[in-house]
Amino acid sequence: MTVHPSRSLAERRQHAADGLSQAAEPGSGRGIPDATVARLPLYLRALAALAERKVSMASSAKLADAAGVTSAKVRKDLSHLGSYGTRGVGYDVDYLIYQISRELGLTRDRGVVIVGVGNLGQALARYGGFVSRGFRIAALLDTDPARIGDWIAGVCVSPAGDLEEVVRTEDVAIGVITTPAPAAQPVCDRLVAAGVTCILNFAPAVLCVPADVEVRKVDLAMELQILAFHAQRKGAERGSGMQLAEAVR
Amino acid sequence: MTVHPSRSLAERRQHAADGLSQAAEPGSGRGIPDATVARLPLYLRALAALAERKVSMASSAKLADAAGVTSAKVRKDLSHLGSYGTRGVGYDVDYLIYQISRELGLTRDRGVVIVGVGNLGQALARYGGFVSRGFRIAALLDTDPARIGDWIAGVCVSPAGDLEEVVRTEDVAIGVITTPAPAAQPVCDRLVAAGVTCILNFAPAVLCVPADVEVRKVDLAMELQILAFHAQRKGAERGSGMQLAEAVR
DNA sequence: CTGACTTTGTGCATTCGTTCACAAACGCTT
DNA sequence: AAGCGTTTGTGAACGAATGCACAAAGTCAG
Repeated sequence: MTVHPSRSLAERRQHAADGLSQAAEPGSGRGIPDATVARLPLYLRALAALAERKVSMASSAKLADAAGVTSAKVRKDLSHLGSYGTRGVGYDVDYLIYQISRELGLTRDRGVVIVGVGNLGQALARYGGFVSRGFRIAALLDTDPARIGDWIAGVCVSPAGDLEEVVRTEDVAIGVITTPAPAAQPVCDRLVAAGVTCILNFAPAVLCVPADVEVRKVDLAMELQILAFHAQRKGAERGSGMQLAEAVR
Repeated sequence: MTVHPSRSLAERRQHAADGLSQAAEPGSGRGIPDATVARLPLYLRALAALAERKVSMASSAKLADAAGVTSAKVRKDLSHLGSYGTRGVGYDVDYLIYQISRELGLTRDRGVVIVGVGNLGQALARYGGFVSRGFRIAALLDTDPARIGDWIAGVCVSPAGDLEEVVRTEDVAIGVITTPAPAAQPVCDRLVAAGVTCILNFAPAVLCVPADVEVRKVDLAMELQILAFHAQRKGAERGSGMQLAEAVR
């Protein structure tokens, strides 16, 4: 038996079919492509919907349909996590939920700090999807004295000066920026200096961060503009020959 | 009535107007890659910031810095729109703003309907970034009688039953879905049936649409989960040398 | 046990996107 | 007009992601 004694994190469950797979290093999660990581939450949502309907097993085709992707993509994506499927049968829904949750780090609750309690910040704070998925709002921060002291979704709005202390005491790993654009970079700098390594930026500004900090951005105006491009493209085709004009009934 | 109820939406985002292989026509801009289109709003924002600082010309390097991308990417992206730069000099800021705006279809104002006036819907309605970029909120729709009649950002909340009429009379091309997940697909079907060809979906649900309808999705919980993955990855490396065993090096 | 059937996991080809490197084009100076 | 420095536009190399096809591995019936 070629069992590695000091193997990667946690315990390695005995994946029965070890066979000849040596390069994959299942479960260690080292080389998961970004595109796959971005889809894991999608699968998680689809699996949760299946579990709600008391479905205990799901093939890649069924999962693909529920997630809106192709079955080949599902299989390749899941294969990066390890061999958690059974050939001829499919994937165990509950077990796969657990494995993906573990890979995403959702098994342990994570503190999130939201900086900027404007329209969007308030909406995010009240959005149930955060808390229900293991994210705890550690703090709501703002510079406006009129807002400080307000209670939103059971959390009190604190002055922005508390940022460093909150990050330290609450072990915050994720910062959400919902400030106006000019305040975004200074806030970002303070978050990074305080030890935050992952930032979700809703402000319409380009953030400059060290290489070891992960930034994801959501720009609502940008999304609309992209759609406007497609709307124009479709609209232009309407003038010439179209095969499906208003045939949708 | 839905067109393909059980149709797997495998190849939904695939056609990028490949009908005509020719893409050399600068003005028409038929074959612009999706990745480039997604960055055009980013360039637009960067250019607007430069224009505000009275910068009249900008090289690809300067633009790249302002947009947070590489200069090669800027040049290749802009080359898809046509030759709007001057060698040895750079790009004229105002002219480029006009060209990109035109390509994105922002020169003519576009009606947007927001369905679902909850936390997020309200925040979007009040978000200034929409109106300031040529998007007009044609209607706010909701099913909750308690919300109907409210005035948000100068727009009155109408009953969801008005959807078809609003889309028709206001020539709405873009629909924004901010309903709870279960209501998303029915709302989507009604939008599509009414003639909306572009949909921005904030509901945590997979939408099934005909091939000629463009859907973009923004899932806030999903973004946080992706960040959680990176947070865990970084955290594991820092805390102890569990992962990254000696095998890799 | 055998054989028919189902489904995973994965090598391979293809398509899509990014990066590199450089000739062509432009302004400016002489 | 000619030479010099700068910057664009683009072919080509490279890399990542997707789709395809099929062997391996499982279930199930008899």
